[in-house]
Amino acid sequence: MTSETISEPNKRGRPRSEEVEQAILKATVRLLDERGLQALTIEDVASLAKVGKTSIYRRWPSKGILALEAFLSEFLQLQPPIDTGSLEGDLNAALSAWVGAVAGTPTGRNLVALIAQAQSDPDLAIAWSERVVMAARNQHRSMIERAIARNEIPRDSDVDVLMDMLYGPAYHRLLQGHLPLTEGFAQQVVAVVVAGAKAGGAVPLTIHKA
Amino acid sequence: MTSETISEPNKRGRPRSEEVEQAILKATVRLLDERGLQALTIEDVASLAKVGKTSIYRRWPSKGILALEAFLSEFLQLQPPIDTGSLEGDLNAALSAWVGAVAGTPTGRNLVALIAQAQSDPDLAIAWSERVVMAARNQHRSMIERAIARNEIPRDSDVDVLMDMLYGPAYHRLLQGHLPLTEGFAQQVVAVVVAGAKAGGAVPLTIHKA
Amino acid sequence: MTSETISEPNKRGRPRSEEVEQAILKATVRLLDERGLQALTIEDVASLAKVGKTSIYRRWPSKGILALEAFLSEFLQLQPPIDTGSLEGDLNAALSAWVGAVAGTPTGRNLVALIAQAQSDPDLAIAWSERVVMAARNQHRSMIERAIARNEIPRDSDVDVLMDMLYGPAYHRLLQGHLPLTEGFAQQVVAVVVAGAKAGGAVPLTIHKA
Amino acid sequence: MTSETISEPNKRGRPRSEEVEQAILKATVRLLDERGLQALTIEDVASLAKVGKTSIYRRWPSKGILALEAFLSEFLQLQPPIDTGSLEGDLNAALSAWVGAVAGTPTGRNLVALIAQAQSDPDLAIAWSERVVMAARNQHRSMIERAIARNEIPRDSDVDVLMDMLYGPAYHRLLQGHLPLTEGFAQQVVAVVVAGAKAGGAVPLTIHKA
DNA sequence: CCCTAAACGAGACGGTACGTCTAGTCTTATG
DNA sequence: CATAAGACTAGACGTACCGTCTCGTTTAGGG
Repeated sequence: MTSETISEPNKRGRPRSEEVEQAILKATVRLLDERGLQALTIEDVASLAKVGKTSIYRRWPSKGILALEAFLSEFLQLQPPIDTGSLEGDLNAALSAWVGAVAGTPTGRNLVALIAQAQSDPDLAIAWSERVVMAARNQHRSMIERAIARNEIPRDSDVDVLMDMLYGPAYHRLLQGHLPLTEGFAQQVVAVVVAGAKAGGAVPLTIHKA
Repeated sequence: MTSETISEPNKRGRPRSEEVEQAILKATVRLLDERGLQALTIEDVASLAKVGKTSIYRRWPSKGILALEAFLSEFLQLQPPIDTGSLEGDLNAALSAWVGAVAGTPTGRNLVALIAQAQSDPDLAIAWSERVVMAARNQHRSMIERAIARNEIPRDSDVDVLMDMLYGPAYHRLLQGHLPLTEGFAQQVVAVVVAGAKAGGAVPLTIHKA
Repeated sequence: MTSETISEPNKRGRPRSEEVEQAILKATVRLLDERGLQALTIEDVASLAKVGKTSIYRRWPSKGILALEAFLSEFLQLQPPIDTGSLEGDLNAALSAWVGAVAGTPTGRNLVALIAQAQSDPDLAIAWSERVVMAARNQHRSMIERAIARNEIPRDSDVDVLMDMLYGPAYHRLLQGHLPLTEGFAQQVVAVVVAGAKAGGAVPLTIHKA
Repeated sequence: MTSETISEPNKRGRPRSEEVEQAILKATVRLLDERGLQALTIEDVASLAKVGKTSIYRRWPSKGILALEAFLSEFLQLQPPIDTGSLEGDLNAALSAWVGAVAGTPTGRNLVALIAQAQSDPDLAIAWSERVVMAARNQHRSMIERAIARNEIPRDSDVDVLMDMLYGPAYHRLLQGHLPLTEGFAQQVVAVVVAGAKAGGAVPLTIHKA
């Protein structure tokens, strides 16, 4: 996400200050980790960053989008590219990394808060989908496609379903908090999914039932 | 949930009016379905229900808890008890009923909004956990335990993991909205989980690995 | 009284709008005259002036202080400077002008209400004292001092006592309402005071008794 | 003032409790002296007196009337009947007693608050006028009439004006608080009034000017 | 000795206004 | 033109009391 979220930059006039931008993001990250998204106010960010509110609104249309960018600056570097050579190995590595990044951390709290916020902020929902959900799915998709290429699972397995079955349960525990989100849980989920996929459970229904 | 959400009832003084209670819940349900939780205000509820704000605060400590109760009055009757005789049949029926109740409906929107709200409202989080999550899990648990009793799946399958694998993916699609939440999807999820469970994927790791 | 009743003005940022200030005062005067101080609410003022409540609180710390300023904008122009050449003439003119301004008028009602309000609002009490009581006394004091200079009354007359004896009875009738407050009454009061003063009644006790 | 301020007592049914009445008055006096009329709430009185709000409203129609009765239970015994034999002696004694009762005392604060409250409470205004103003005036009137009978002052002096000139200045200092209300001040006022009256200043204008 | 009716404590009720907070926009002077 | 500051309108928040209204309970006569 570049700075010019709202409108094209203009060549004329005073250029936007990179320092202002960084000060805002830094203040946002700090407030986000200290108090959470819900308690974050644009006024507090402006005041902590020693910046006018206008300078924030000029760059980000809403608190959610701003928080998303601040969140990503922390989150992305925690999700390394993975290729272990086996489906179960890849999935275990990916899901474990994710669990490690979010279970019991401010990052995890922010992730949850952003999903929550996106439910009532359509712009954030779109940005979230494009910049987080899609990015992650592309990574996971290639793991599964490699597994298909290796004939580990049936050629016509429904990749989307498999991906949702990997991350769905993990998000579920993160959001509902009813049971702890551990690496052990992640490995169990992977085990069930891999077993189910190898047994052909993810083959599309129309074909499967035929 | 009785009226005395905040403190226990007192024999003395004028009793709380059941009509007032119903009027508030009715108004809340209506506003929730029309405008959603985010746009719901206590003042609007009071005004629509022709009730003083105090009569609401006397009963419910926050907008979230009020909305939860209103939500449950709609939601609960959409989740029938189920016993089809087979694990796959039970799970398909339960998950399909859930999908039918929430996919593309105001009820679904409210459910999502409540999960979102619970992320920043500890009281609501507790109430949500007790009144929704636990209630659902008890129902699902008995299905899986019947399956174990019928020897459909291994005796030592991790019931909690299996439940999270059923509802996790469905919640995931509902919350992230990246792909449609359909009955077909529900059946695929069930197929993978049942296949994985029968293959022993849900057996606890310590034992499984041994 | 400048706009910056609460804190000193700041050079930076958007300056306070003079139009807003006038709109608030105008609305306050109108509501004060229509309904009285007791029935005046900040919310009504804001709504009539088409102004946010904050814009009122930013300028005036309480309803009483706001009402005082609105009152003064009406009242001050009704109290002309006076110099007739004789003590009785001056006092008659001054007291008659006061009686004319307050007897049976909204201004009088507001004056009474402000005195009432000041009894339970220390800030208003101070402002009232400084901006009304002291201002009036300074005017009256000079009349009496001129009379002393003309040798109309004894040099050592207690000016404070004489002033309280002029306005005290008038305020008394205005506040207690037991008898009408007329110009005739004002002239009688002046007659007694002038007669008493000339007879030496206002000379301080210690000297008087000696 | 009897208990039945609002409506006739009824022979049938449970009689009103004298203890309740006293408990309410006692609580009112205490709260009045501790916090003042402005901060007095019916709810606090009820709670302190361990009495239902209804039991208060059954007896007194408003906070002002209740406070008036509580006030009088303290005040009346501080205003003794007076007859010294001379006008100046009578007036000095009466005014000094009044000053002693109200200057710097809770009683004085309550008296001021009641006058203030009466400005926006017509019922209280009437009761105040009848039970305080008139009672005092009747006492003072007889002093002046005795002085006329003794030929101390002119037969046709305006008694009402003289009375307002005695108490007006004293009320003035009590209410405006601009200068201390002392016995010395009271004596100066009396001196001026007596001197003015003897000089014929209080004779009605129409006759006086003729 | 019951019966009836009012008083009683408690506290719920519909309202109103409070003073605070935050949102997102607008308006200055300055760079 | 961007910037920092801060004023602007708007409107919800949760609280405090108001004066009224139920409750179940108590306390007296009158029959």
